[in-house]
Amino acid sequence: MPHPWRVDAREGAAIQEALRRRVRLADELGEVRRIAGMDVGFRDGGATACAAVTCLSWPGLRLEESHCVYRGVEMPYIPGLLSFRELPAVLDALAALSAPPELILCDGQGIAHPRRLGIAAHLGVLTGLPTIGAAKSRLVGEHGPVGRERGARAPLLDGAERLGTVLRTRTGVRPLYVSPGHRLDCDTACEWVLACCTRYRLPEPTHAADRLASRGRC
DNA sequence: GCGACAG
DNA sequence: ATCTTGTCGC
Repeated sequence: MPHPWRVDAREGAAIQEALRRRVRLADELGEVRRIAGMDVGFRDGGATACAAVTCLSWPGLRLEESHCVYRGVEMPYIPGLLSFRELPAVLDALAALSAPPELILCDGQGIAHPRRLGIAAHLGVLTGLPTIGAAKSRLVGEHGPVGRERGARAPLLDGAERLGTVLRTRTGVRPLYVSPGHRLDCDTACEWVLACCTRYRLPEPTHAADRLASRGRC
């Protein structure tokens, strides 16, 4: 069932508490042929959102399709409620794809969230598709040091609970905060992100969407 | 009350 | 996220 997108902190948290029960963290990936990436940029001083969705082949990571959708922004940015601000436009862009992807890489957290429903988990539950969260910075969780080389990692923890992995995707760059969104586990999420990071700090699908949503032509 | 806080 | 040129480094 759909839910409102314009919410205050209390209502947003209540919706997240209800949706988190639908998140599945067991590996359910079938054959992966296309991996989607998504990101949202803002224009007009934050009044308009531009959601970009890309679809790349697997293996090969060749760009096969991309879509951009503009939409008026209805929610301010509130830590913990990012998905309410960005998903409406992302869902529209995703609907424009010629076929659903087998996996979606998101710019933000998966379950590494106060209520375990970051934007990737939220998107996974709403679409039913496998999703992964790959964020550029931390929202919640603690971790030890991460080696400087590509592939080095440290578990992201909240006490004894495993939330994801802090992963160095390129030697010398700041690590990414990787966590499962829906239908896969922490280790599988980490492997897919690393496999998709061939040229940049961000996975290729996300990087391509990032370009379109910010300075690209949509 | 104070600090933290995805994009 | 966004406002913004040049600059340090591999």
